[in-house]
Amino acid sequence: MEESYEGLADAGALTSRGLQESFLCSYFMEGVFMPIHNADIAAVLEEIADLLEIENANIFRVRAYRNASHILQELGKDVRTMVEQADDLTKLPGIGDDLAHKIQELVETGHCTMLDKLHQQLPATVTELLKIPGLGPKRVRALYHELDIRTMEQLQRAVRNHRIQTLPGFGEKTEMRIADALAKHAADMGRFNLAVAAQYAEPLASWLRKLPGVQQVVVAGSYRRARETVGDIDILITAAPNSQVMKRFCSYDEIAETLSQGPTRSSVVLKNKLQVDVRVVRPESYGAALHYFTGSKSHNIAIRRLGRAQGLKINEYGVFKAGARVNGETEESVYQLVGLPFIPPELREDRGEIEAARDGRLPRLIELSDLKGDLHVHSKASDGHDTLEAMAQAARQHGLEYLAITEHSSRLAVARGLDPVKLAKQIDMIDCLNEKLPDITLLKGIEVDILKNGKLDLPDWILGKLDLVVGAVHGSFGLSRARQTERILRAMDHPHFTLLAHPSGRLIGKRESYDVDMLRIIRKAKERGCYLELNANPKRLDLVDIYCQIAKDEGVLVSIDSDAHSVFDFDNLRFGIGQARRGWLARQDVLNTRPLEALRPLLRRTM
DNA sequence: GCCGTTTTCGGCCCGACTGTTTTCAGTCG
Repeated sequence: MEESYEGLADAGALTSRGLQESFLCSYFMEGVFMPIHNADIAAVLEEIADLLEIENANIFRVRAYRNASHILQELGKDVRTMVEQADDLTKLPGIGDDLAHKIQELVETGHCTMLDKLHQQLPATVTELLKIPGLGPKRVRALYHELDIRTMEQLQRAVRNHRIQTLPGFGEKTEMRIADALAKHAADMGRFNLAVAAQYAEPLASWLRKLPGVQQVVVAGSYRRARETVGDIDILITAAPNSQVMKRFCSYDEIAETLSQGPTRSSVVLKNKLQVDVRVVRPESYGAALHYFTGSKSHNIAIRRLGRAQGLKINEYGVFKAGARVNGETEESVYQLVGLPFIPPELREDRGEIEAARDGRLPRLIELSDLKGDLHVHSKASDGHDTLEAMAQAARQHGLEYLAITEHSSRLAVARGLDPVKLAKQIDMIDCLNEKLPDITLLKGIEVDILKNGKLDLPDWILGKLDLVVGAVHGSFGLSRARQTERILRAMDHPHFTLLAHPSGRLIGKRESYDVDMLRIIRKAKERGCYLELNANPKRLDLVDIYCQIAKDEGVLVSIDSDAHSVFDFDNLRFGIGQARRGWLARQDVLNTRPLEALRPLLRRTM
């Protein structure tokens, strides 16, 4: 499992950009209050932790900063608002007087005195060097103090001149490794979309299952937690001792490079640049190892801490008391020993799941089989690839009872969007099909463009003939937060508006979310009796997890839709379910788990 | 720097692999 504290990428509007210089400068522009997001503060705390670690500070002090950074990233509340309301920040776990003051300073001034002081000792750029695998704080410190290396470019030059291997503690191999890592860093080995990773992980797992001596094979790590992107693939294998499984694994045809290889643990890079870590344990350690290898890191730390308080030591081999193994054969046994019920992998982010488990508040998470319909699909009539009838049959094969046909509207010309006349024709077609198809009901819908001014791209007379109206933003992504939010709120005020599709507009790894106040949108949905979509397309997975959780808390139903453009796209629903589970959603929190007769009244606006 | 069913001081999650060592530090997961 990748070990950097995660969550930024999942945080939607809490974008992953750090606290950039330009942002700091513009924080207090004349008369304009620039927002500071939790992610920005978290980035500062993370940088302080990096710098302190390079300066060889007490590791627990470093950990306190990292921990606080993590807390802010995962916090469902806006810290800026908390400061403005004079809330007591020390009530947050891991935040004491000192960190509370630093956070307050950041919110109020956009600066952190301590970070400024650290920058006088160490240039900000050295923390970049930590991103090179093989370079940790100690080596970065040596590189800076001994060779005055502070940037990637300087590191590159030192490698070329073979100056690295002259340093004590460094050798020829280390230098070569750094050279290698630098080349890869330049090639930008990013994270893999979950759906892409699945295409490599699942065949590899199947191949491993056929090896002699292998008993169980599970893809663990962030993949098992259904994160929208994964940095690597973690595979747990149980096998009898002395089986040659690791040796055999390293002969897998797709491996481009072996990073490390031991009897119980190996890391390789596949030809597509995806890193795979494999761990082999004995069957009696299966549960403890699976728990350990599923992560997240912060969840594991919290669980070990709980165990420790009860005199237990938890590692990947089992749960131990006074040196004697107590259990660990199943994940359930690990949780049981620390006094908790089983926590589903998707919740294991140290985001309140442990407290919820302790208090018996864990939701019974939604499953794929709970879905009764899909409220957002396309056919050949706009930019889909298959006929209405083919889409209906495919939906039926996926166990769905109803399917809303929601073509694009005319504004989206590139997608051959429908004008009122064409839409009227499709409405008639759907009526005919519904008489013909016995096992599934087609609903009449549209994915109508929300125009820049918040109006909908089709006239009311035609919208009024539909079962549901799915609104979506497909352009003018660059509006200010205020204007973008107003645009969407206005659309939701429309009496025919039912459902907001892909609410943040992001494309994972390709396009950031547009800047929008999602909390206001969620509250508007509650007020107006409409819904938010969780788009199951693995490139979108939008609504993101923390906003699913907030929608649930605010009492707004989420609709998990495939946005299918072909009969194959219904398979994507499983990714939507993964994200929904990460967002704590249960069956009752999801609109399209309702059978058709229960759904229909919910689609009719009463306000 | 944080925190308290052992505690306001003394702890703080745990182990594998590599390279440069000659018993272990550094890094990573």
